[in-house]
Amino acid sequence: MPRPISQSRTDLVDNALVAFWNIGFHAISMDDLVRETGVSRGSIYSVFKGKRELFHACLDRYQEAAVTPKFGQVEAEGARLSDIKQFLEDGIASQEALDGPMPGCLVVNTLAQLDPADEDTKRYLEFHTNRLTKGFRAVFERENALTGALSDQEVAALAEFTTTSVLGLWSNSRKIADGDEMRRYVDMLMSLIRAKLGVECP
Amino acid sequence: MPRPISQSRTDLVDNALVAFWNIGFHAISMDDLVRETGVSRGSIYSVFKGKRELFHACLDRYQEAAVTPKFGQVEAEGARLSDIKQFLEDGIASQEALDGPMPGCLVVNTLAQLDPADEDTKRYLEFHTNRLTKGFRAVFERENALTGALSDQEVAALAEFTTTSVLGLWSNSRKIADGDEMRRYVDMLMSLIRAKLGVECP
DNA sequence: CTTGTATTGGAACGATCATTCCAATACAAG
DNA sequence: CTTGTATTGGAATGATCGTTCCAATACAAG
Repeated sequence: MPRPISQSRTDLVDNALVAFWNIGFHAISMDDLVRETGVSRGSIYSVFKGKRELFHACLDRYQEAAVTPKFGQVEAEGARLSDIKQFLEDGIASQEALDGPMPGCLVVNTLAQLDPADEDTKRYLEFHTNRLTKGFRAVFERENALTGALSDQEVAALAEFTTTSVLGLWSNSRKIADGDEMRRYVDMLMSLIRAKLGVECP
Repeated sequence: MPRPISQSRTDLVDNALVAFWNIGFHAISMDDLVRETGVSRGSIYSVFKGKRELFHACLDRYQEAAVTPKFGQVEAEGARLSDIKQFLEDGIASQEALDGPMPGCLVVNTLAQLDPADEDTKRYLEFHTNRLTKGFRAVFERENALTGALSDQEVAALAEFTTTSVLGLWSNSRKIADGDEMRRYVDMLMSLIRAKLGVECP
Protein backbone atom coordinates (compact mmCIF):
# COMPACT_ATOMS: atom_id res chain seq x y z
CA MET A 1 0.00 0.00 0.00
CA PRO A 2 2.26 2.79 -1.27
CA ARG A 3 1.75 6.40 -0.28
CA PRO A 4 3.20 9.03 -2.56
CA ILE A 5 3.74 12.60 -1.40
CA SER A 6 6.56 14.05 -3.37
CA GLN A 7 9.87 15.03 -1.84
CA SER A 8 12.10 17.45 -3.61
CA ARG A 9 15.54 16.48 -4.74
CA THR A 10 17.01 18.99 -2.33
CA ASP A 11 15.34 17.40 0.69
CA LEU A 12 16.56 13.98 -0.40
CA VAL A 13 20.13 15.20 -0.74
CA ASP A 14 19.96 17.15 2.50
CA ASN A 15 18.91 14.10 4.48
CA ALA A 16 21.35 11.80 2.72
CA LEU A 17 24.09 14.33 3.45
CA VAL A 18 23.47 14.06 7.18
CA ALA A 19 23.53 10.28 6.97
CA PHE A 20 26.77 10.09 4.98
CA TRP A 21 28.27 12.68 7.29
CA ASN A 22 27.54 10.73 10.44
CA ILE A 23 27.98 7.15 9.30
CA GLY A 24 30.33 7.31 6.32
CA PHE A 25 30.08 6.13 2.75
CA HIS A 26 31.19 2.54 3.24
CA ALA A 27 29.43 1.91 6.53
CA ILE A 28 26.01 3.18 5.47
CA SER A 29 23.63 1.06 3.40
CA MET A 30 20.98 2.01 0.90
CA ASP A 31 18.41 0.69 3.36
CA ASP A 32 19.75 3.17 5.89
CA LEU A 33 19.49 5.94 3.35
CA VAL A 34 15.91 4.99 2.47
CA ARG A 35 15.00 5.13 6.14
CA GLU A 36 16.92 8.34 6.92
CA THR A 37 15.72 10.25 3.88
CA GLY A 38 12.18 8.93 3.84
CA VAL A 39 12.50 8.46 0.09
CA SER A 40 11.88 5.06 -1.46
CA ARG A 41 14.48 3.02 -3.29
CA GLY A 42 12.62 3.50 -6.53
CA SER A 43 12.65 7.27 -6.24
CA ILE A 44 16.31 7.46 -5.27
CA TYR A 45 17.36 5.35 -8.23
CA SER A 46 15.13 7.34 -10.54
CA VAL A 47 17.10 10.47 -9.70
CA PHE A 48 20.60 9.08 -9.13
CA LYS A 49 22.41 6.28 -10.86
CA GLY A 50 23.45 4.79 -7.54
CA LYS A 51 24.86 5.26 -4.09
CA ARG A 52 28.02 6.77 -5.45
CA GLU A 53 26.32 9.46 -7.51
CA LEU A 54 24.08 10.34 -4.61
CA PHE A 55 27.17 10.70 -2.46
CA HIS A 56 28.77 13.06 -4.93
CA ALA A 57 25.61 15.17 -4.92
CA CYS A 58 25.91 15.29 -1.14
CA LEU A 59 29.53 16.44 -1.37
CA ASP A 60 28.33 19.27 -3.60
CA ARG A 61 25.47 20.08 -1.29
CA TYR A 62 27.86 20.06 1.67
CA GLN A 63 29.68 23.04 0.22
CA GLU A 64 26.62 25.24 -0.07
CA ALA A 65 24.69 23.97 2.95
CA ALA A 66 27.49 23.57 5.49
CA VAL A 67 30.62 25.37 4.27
CA THR A 68 29.37 28.51 2.55
CA PRO A 69 27.15 29.78 5.39
CA LYS A 70 30.09 29.67 7.81
CA PHE A 71 33.14 30.14 5.61
CA GLY A 72 31.49 32.83 3.53
CA GLN A 73 32.47 35.51 5.99
CA VAL A 74 36.12 34.49 5.65
CA GLU A 75 35.85 34.65 1.88
CA ALA A 76 34.11 38.02 2.00
CA GLU A 77 35.99 41.10 0.90
CA GLY A 78 37.66 42.78 3.84
CA ALA A 79 37.59 39.72 6.14
CA ARG A 80 40.06 39.78 9.02
CA LEU A 81 41.61 37.27 11.41
CA SER A 82 38.60 37.65 13.69
CA ASP A 83 36.43 36.25 10.91
CA ILE A 84 38.57 33.14 10.78
CA LYS A 85 38.22 32.72 14.50
CA GLN A 86 34.48 33.23 14.23
CA PHE A 87 34.29 30.65 11.45
CA LEU A 88 35.97 28.03 13.60
CA GLU A 89 33.97 28.83 16.71
CA ASP A 90 30.73 28.77 14.75
CA GLY A 91 31.61 25.32 13.47
CA ILE A 92 32.30 24.06 16.97
CA ALA A 93 29.16 25.64 18.39
CA SER A 94 26.91 24.20 15.69
CA GLN A 95 28.24 20.68 16.28
CA GLU A 96 27.95 21.12 20.03
CA ALA A 97 24.31 22.04 19.52
CA LEU A 98 23.58 18.63 17.99
CA ASP A 99 22.10 16.11 20.40
CA GLY A 100 24.34 13.34 19.13
CA PRO A 101 28.12 13.05 18.84
CA MET A 102 30.05 15.44 16.61
CA PRO A 103 30.23 14.20 13.00
CA GLY A 104 33.30 16.31 12.24
CA CYS A 105 33.80 17.37 8.65
CA LEU A 106 32.39 15.33 5.77
CA VAL A 107 35.46 16.03 3.68
CA VAL A 108 37.87 14.93 6.39
CA ASN A 109 35.85 11.79 7.01
CA THR A 110 35.81 10.97 3.32
CA LEU A 111 39.52 11.65 3.00
CA ALA A 112 40.37 8.97 5.52
CA GLN A 113 38.51 6.24 3.64
CA LEU A 114 39.32 7.47 0.16
CA ASP A 115 40.24 4.87 -2.43
CA PRO A 116 43.40 6.29 -4.00
CA ALA A 117 42.14 5.23 -7.42
CA ASP A 118 38.90 7.18 -6.99
CA GLU A 119 39.85 10.38 -8.81
CA ASP A 120 36.27 11.63 -9.03
CA THR A 121 35.77 11.77 -5.30
CA LYS A 122 39.26 13.12 -4.78
CA ARG A 123 38.37 16.16 -6.85
CA TYR A 124 35.59 17.11 -4.44
CA LEU A 125 38.03 16.91 -1.55
CA GLU A 126 40.65 18.95 -3.35
CA PHE A 127 38.06 21.60 -4.12
CA HIS A 128 37.26 21.89 -0.44
CA THR A 129 40.85 22.20 0.78
CA ASN A 130 41.70 24.61 -2.03
CA ARG A 131 38.71 26.70 -1.04
CA LEU A 132 39.82 26.88 2.58
CA THR A 133 43.42 27.68 1.68
CA LYS A 134 42.36 30.39 -0.73
CA GLY A 135 40.08 31.98 1.85
CA PHE A 136 42.71 31.89 4.57
CA ARG A 137 45.38 33.26 2.26
CA ALA A 138 43.30 36.26 1.24
CA VAL A 139 42.85 37.17 4.90
CA PHE A 140 46.50 36.63 5.71
CA GLU A 141 47.55 38.77 2.75
CA ARG A 142 45.26 41.51 3.99
CA GLU A 143 46.73 41.37 7.49
CA ASN A 144 50.26 41.06 6.20
CA ALA A 145 49.81 44.15 4.07
CA LEU A 146 49.62 46.11 7.33
CA THR A 147 52.68 44.60 8.98
CA GLY A 148 54.72 43.33 6.05
CA ALA A 149 56.14 40.65 8.30
CA LEU A 150 56.00 37.83 5.77
CA SER A 151 56.85 37.16 2.16
CA ASP A 152 54.13 36.08 -0.25
CA GLN A 153 55.54 32.59 -0.08
CA GLU A 154 55.35 32.55 3.70
CA VAL A 155 51.78 33.81 3.59
CA ALA A 156 50.86 31.01 1.22
CA ALA A 157 52.59 28.45 3.44
CA LEU A 158 50.76 29.80 6.48
CA ALA A 159 47.45 29.42 4.65
CA GLU A 160 48.27 25.83 3.67
CA PHE A 161 49.26 25.13 7.23
CA THR A 162 46.02 26.56 8.59
CA THR A 163 43.93 24.42 6.25
CA THR A 164 45.75 21.26 7.22
CA SER A 165 45.50 22.09 10.91
CA VAL A 166 41.77 22.64 10.63
CA LEU A 167 41.46 19.19 9.05
CA GLY A 168 43.04 17.87 12.22
CA LEU A 169 40.55 19.74 14.36
CA TRP A 170 37.62 18.05 12.67
CA SER A 171 39.35 14.71 12.60
CA ASN A 172 39.78 14.86 16.34
CA SER A 173 36.25 16.13 16.89
CA ARG A 174 34.80 12.68 16.25
CA LYS A 175 36.54 11.46 19.37
CA ILE A 176 36.66 14.26 21.89
CA ALA A 177 33.18 15.78 21.80
CA ASP A 178 34.57 18.37 24.19
CA GLY A 179 33.90 21.84 22.88
CA ASP A 180 36.28 23.40 25.37
CA GLU A 181 39.29 21.44 24.17
CA MET A 182 38.39 22.42 20.63
CA ARG A 183 38.13 26.07 21.62
CA ARG A 184 41.54 25.86 23.27
CA TYR A 185 42.81 24.58 19.95
CA VAL A 186 41.26 27.53 18.12
CA ASP A 187 42.75 30.01 20.58
CA MET A 188 46.19 28.49 20.18
CA LEU A 189 45.91 28.44 16.39
CA MET A 190 44.87 32.09 16.29
CA SER A 191 47.63 32.99 18.71
CA LEU A 192 50.25 31.27 16.53
CA ILE A 193 48.94 32.90 13.37
CA ARG A 194 48.93 36.33 14.98
CA ALA A 195 52.48 35.86 16.23
CA LYS A 196 53.65 34.81 12.81
CA LEU A 197 51.95 37.77 11.16
CA GLY A 198 53.18 40.16 13.80
CA VAL A 199 49.65 41.23 14.63
CA GLU A 200 48.84 42.50 18.11
CA CYS A 201 46.50 40.30 20.09
CA PRO A 202 43.22 42.18 20.67
CA MET B 1 44.99 -29.70 -1.87
CA PRO B 2 45.90 -27.68 1.21
CA ARG B 3 49.48 -26.72 1.91
CA PRO B 4 50.39 -25.84 5.49
CA ILE B 5 53.53 -23.91 6.35
CA SER B 6 52.95 -22.09 9.54
CA GLN B 7 52.83 -18.34 9.79
CA SER B 8 53.37 -16.68 13.09
CA ARG B 9 50.73 -14.52 14.67
CA THR B 10 53.00 -11.53 14.33
CA ASP B 11 53.31 -11.93 10.57
CA LEU B 12 49.55 -12.27 10.27
CA VAL B 13 48.94 -9.10 12.25
CA ASP B 14 51.71 -7.24 10.42
CA ASN B 15 50.18 -7.98 7.05
CA ALA B 16 46.63 -7.32 8.21
CA LEU B 17 47.84 -4.02 9.63
CA VAL B 18 49.03 -2.86 6.23
CA ALA B 19 45.72 -3.88 4.66
CA PHE B 20 43.57 -2.10 7.26
CA TRP B 21 45.86 0.90 7.02
CA ASN B 22 45.50 1.26 3.28
CA ILE B 23 41.92 0.20 2.69
CA GLY B 24 40.12 0.85 5.97
CA PHE B 25 38.11 -1.35 8.31
CA HIS B 26 34.74 -1.09 6.59
CA ALA B 27 36.00 -1.19 3.02
CA ILE B 28 38.19 -4.27 3.41
CA SER B 29 36.75 -7.78 3.40
CA MET B 30 37.90 -10.96 5.06
CA ASP B 31 38.64 -12.33 1.58
CA ASP B 32 40.96 -9.39 1.07
CA LEU B 33 42.65 -10.09 4.38
CA VAL B 34 43.08 -13.76 3.55
CA ARG B 35 44.71 -12.78 0.27
CA GLU B 36 46.87 -9.99 1.70
CA THR B 37 48.06 -11.92 4.74
CA GLY B 38 48.45 -15.29 3.03
CA VAL B 39 46.75 -16.87 6.03
CA SER B 40 43.64 -18.98 5.55
CA ARG B 41 40.23 -18.14 6.96
CA GLY B 42 40.43 -21.12 9.27
CA SER B 43 43.69 -19.99 10.77
CA ILE B 44 42.61 -16.40 11.22
CA TYR B 45 39.45 -17.44 13.02
CA SER B 46 41.38 -19.91 15.16
CA VAL B 47 43.45 -17.03 16.53
CA PHE B 48 40.95 -14.16 16.51
CA LYS B 49 37.25 -14.14 17.22
CA GLY B 50 36.60 -12.10 14.10
CA LYS B 51 37.46 -9.19 11.91
CA ARG B 52 36.96 -6.75 14.73
CA GLU B 53 39.32 -8.47 17.16
CA LEU B 54 41.95 -8.79 14.45
CA PHE B 55 41.61 -5.08 13.81
CA HIS B 56 42.15 -4.28 17.47
CA ALA B 57 45.29 -6.42 17.44
CA CYS B 58 46.43 -4.37 14.45
CA LEU B 59 45.81 -1.13 16.33
CA ASP B 60 48.02 -2.46 19.11
CA ARG B 61 50.64 -3.60 16.67
CA TYR B 62 50.54 -0.20 14.96
CA GLN B 63 51.84 1.41 18.12
CA GLU B 64 54.93 -0.76 18.41
CA ALA B 65 55.60 -1.30 14.71
CA ALA B 66 54.87 2.16 13.32
CA VAL B 67 54.69 4.68 16.15
CA THR B 68 57.35 3.62 18.63
CA PRO B 69 60.26 3.39 16.16
CA LYS B 70 59.69 6.97 15.04
CA PHE B 71 58.08 8.65 18.05
CA GLY B 72 60.41 6.96 20.50
CA GLN B 73 63.06 9.61 20.03
CA VAL B 74 60.52 12.29 20.97
CA GLU B 75 59.59 10.35 24.08
CA ALA B 76 63.23 9.80 24.99
CA GLU B 77 64.70 11.68 27.91
CA GLY B 78 66.34 14.89 26.79
CA ALA B 79 64.50 15.11 23.45
CA ARG B 80 64.41 18.56 21.87
CA LEU B 81 62.37 20.33 19.23
CA SER B 82 64.67 18.95 16.56
CA ASP B 83 63.55 15.45 17.53
CA ILE B 84 59.94 16.41 16.88
CA LYS B 85 60.90 17.74 13.48
CA GLN B 86 62.84 14.57 12.78
CA PHE B 87 59.86 12.46 13.82
CA LEU B 88 57.60 14.23 11.35
CA GLU B 89 60.10 14.18 8.51
CA ASP B 90 60.81 10.51 9.08
CA GLY B 91 57.12 9.78 8.82
CA ILE B 92 56.84 11.68 5.57
CA ALA B 93 59.96 10.07 4.12
CA SER B 94 58.85 6.55 4.97
CA GLN B 95 55.48 7.06 3.28
CA GLU B 96 57.16 8.66 0.29
CA ALA B 97 59.33 5.56 -0.02
CA LEU B 98 56.26 3.38 -0.57
CA ASP B 99 55.51 2.62 -4.19
CA GLY B 100 51.79 3.21 -3.72
CA PRO B 101 49.87 6.22 -2.43
CA MET B 102 50.37 7.42 1.14
CA PRO B 103 48.11 5.59 3.61
CA GLY B 104 48.35 8.37 6.18
CA CYS B 105 47.91 7.39 9.82
CA LEU B 106 45.87 4.33 10.81
CA VAL B 107 44.51 6.14 13.84
CA VAL B 108 43.39 9.17 11.84
CA ASN B 109 41.80 6.96 9.22
CA THR B 110 39.96 5.00 11.89
CA LEU B 111 38.85 8.17 13.65
CA ALA B 112 37.01 9.38 10.57
CA GLN B 113 34.90 6.24 10.29
CA LEU B 114 34.49 5.62 14.00
CA ASP B 115 31.10 4.53 15.21
CA PRO B 116 30.46 6.84 18.17
CA ALA B 117 29.03 3.92 20.11
CA ASP B 118 32.20 1.85 19.64
CA GLU B 119 33.94 2.63 22.92
CA ASP B 120 36.46 -0.20 22.56
CA THR B 121 37.95 1.15 19.38
CA LYS B 122 37.77 4.70 20.69
CA ARG B 123 40.08 3.75 23.52
CA TYR B 124 42.84 2.75 21.09
CA LEU B 125 42.53 6.12 19.37
CA GLU B 126 42.59 8.01 22.65
CA PHE B 127 45.68 6.13 23.70
CA HIS B 128 47.44 7.25 20.54
CA THR B 129 46.56 10.93 20.79
CA ASN B 130 47.36 10.96 24.51
CA ARG B 131 50.71 9.41 23.71
CA LEU B 132 51.52 12.08 21.15
CA THR B 133 50.39 14.92 23.39
CA LYS B 134 52.40 13.58 26.33
CA GLY B 135 55.52 13.26 24.19
CA PHE B 136 55.17 16.73 22.74
CA ARG B 137 54.47 18.27 26.12
CA ALA B 138 57.59 16.79 27.71
CA VAL B 139 59.71 18.34 24.96
CA PHE B 140 57.94 21.68 25.19
CA GLU B 141 58.39 21.75 28.96
CA ARG B 142 62.09 21.07 28.48
CA GLU B 143 62.44 23.90 25.99
CA ASN B 144 60.26 26.21 28.02
CA ALA B 145 62.41 25.63 31.08
CA LEU B 146 65.17 27.49 29.22
CA THR B 147 63.11 30.46 28.13
CA GLY B 148 60.24 30.51 30.61
CA ALA B 149 58.07 32.08 27.93
CA LEU B 150 54.94 30.06 28.67
CA SER B 151 52.88 28.94 31.63
CA ASP B 152 52.36 25.24 32.27
CA GLN B 153 48.85 25.64 30.95
CA GLU B 154 50.10 27.22 27.74
CA VAL B 155 52.65 24.46 27.28
CA ALA B 156 49.91 21.86 27.67
CA ALA B 157 47.70 23.71 25.20
CA LEU B 158 50.57 23.91 22.71
CA ALA B 159 51.08 20.15 23.00
CA GLU B 160 47.39 19.49 22.43
CA PHE B 161 47.48 21.79 19.46
CA THR B 162 50.49 20.05 17.97
CA THR B 163 48.84 16.65 18.26
CA THR B 164 45.68 17.84 16.58
CA SER B 165 47.63 19.55 13.81
CA VAL B 166 49.61 16.40 13.13
CA LEU B 167 46.32 14.53 12.74
CA GLY B 168 45.52 17.01 9.99
CA LEU B 169 48.84 16.37 8.31
CA TRP B 170 48.13 12.66 8.01
CA SER B 171 44.53 13.25 7.06
CA ASN B 172 45.65 15.39 4.17
CA SER B 173 48.41 12.98 3.17
CA ARG B 174 45.90 10.57 1.64
CA LYS B 175 45.10 13.18 -0.96
CA ILE B 176 48.23 15.16 -1.69
CA ALA B 177 50.97 12.55 -2.01
CA ASP B 178 53.31 15.51 -2.34
CA GLY B 179 56.13 15.22 0.15
CA ASP B 180 57.23 18.79 -0.45
CA GLU B 181 53.89 20.27 0.58
CA MET B 182 54.02 18.12 3.70
CA ARG B 183 57.53 19.30 4.48
CA ARG B 184 56.42 22.89 4.10
CA TYR B 185 53.75 22.10 6.65
CA VAL B 186 56.33 20.68 9.05
CA ASP B 187 58.59 23.72 8.62
CA MET B 188 55.70 26.06 9.33
CA LEU B 189 54.60 24.06 12.36
CA MET B 190 58.11 24.06 13.81
CA SER B 191 58.45 27.75 13.09
CA LEU B 192 55.20 28.53 14.91
CA ILE B 193 56.15 26.37 17.87
CA ARG B 194 59.57 27.97 18.14
CA ALA B 195 58.06 31.44 17.99
CA LYS B 196 55.59 30.56 20.72
CA LEU B 197 58.31 29.10 22.92
CA GLY B 198 60.64 32.00 22.22
CA VAL B 199 63.32 29.65 20.92
CA GLU B 200 65.83 30.90 18.37
CA CYS B 201 65.60 29.26 14.99
CA PRO B 202 68.78 27.24 14.33
C1' DC C 1 57.77 -45.76 9.18
C1' DT C 2 53.32 -44.22 12.25
C1' DT C 3 50.86 -41.06 14.91
C1' DG C 4 49.39 -36.50 16.43
C1' DT C 5 48.78 -31.80 15.68
C1' DA C 6 48.42 -27.67 13.18
C1' DT C 7 47.00 -25.63 9.17
C1' DT C 8 45.15 -25.70 4.93
C1' DG C 9 41.70 -24.60 0.81
C1' DG C 10 37.28 -24.42 0.00
C1' DA C 11 32.43 -25.38 0.60
C1' DA C 12 28.52 -23.65 2.86
C1' DC C 13 25.86 -20.61 5.93
C1' DG C 14 22.56 -16.87 6.63
C1' DA C 15 22.77 -12.02 6.50
C1' DT C 16 23.25 -8.06 4.07
C1' DC C 17 24.87 -5.49 0.15
C1' DA C 18 23.61 -2.35 -4.14
C1' DT C 19 20.57 -2.56 -7.64
C1' DT C 20 16.45 -3.63 -10.63
C1' DC C 21 11.82 -4.18 -11.25
C1' DC C 22 6.87 -3.60 -10.90
C1' DA C 23 1.98 -3.68 -9.57
C1' DA C 24 -0.37 -0.70 -6.51
C1' DT C 25 -1.45 3.73 -5.28
C1' DA C 26 -2.17 8.86 -4.75
C1' DC C 27 -2.49 13.13 -6.65
C1' DA C 28 -2.95 16.66 -10.58
C1' DA C 29 -5.05 17.76 -14.81
C1' DG C 30 -8.86 17.34 -17.78
C1' DC D 1 -15.77 11.46 -12.63
C1' DT D 2 -11.56 9.72 -15.77
C1' DT D 3 -6.99 9.78 -17.25
C1' DG D 4 -2.02 10.45 -16.81
C1' DT D 5 1.96 10.78 -14.19
C1' DA D 6 4.80 10.39 -10.29
C1' DT D 7 5.87 7.83 -6.48
C1' DT D 8 5.29 4.24 -3.61
C1' DG D 9 6.46 -0.31 -0.75
C1' DG D 10 8.27 -4.39 -1.39
C1' DA D 11 9.70 -8.44 -3.89
C1' DA D 12 13.57 -10.29 -6.30
C1' DT D 13 18.25 -10.28 -8.17
C1' DG D 14 23.01 -11.73 -7.96
C1' DA D 15 26.97 -10.42 -5.48
C1' DT D 16 29.41 -10.12 -1.44
C1' DC D 17 29.62 -9.88 3.45
C1' DG D 18 31.49 -12.17 8.06
C1' DT D 19 31.52 -16.48 9.89
C1' DT D 20 31.47 -21.60 10.57
C1' DC D 21 32.79 -25.94 9.36
C1' DC D 22 35.52 -29.82 7.80
C1' DA D 23 37.98 -33.33 5.11
C1' DA D 24 42.46 -33.13 3.25
C1' DT D 25 47.05 -32.33 3.94
C1' DA D 26 51.86 -31.34 5.67
C1' DC D 27 55.00 -31.37 9.18
C1' DA D 28 56.89 -32.72 13.98
C1' DA D 29 57.37 -36.17 17.34
C1' DG D 30 57.77 -40.87 18.43
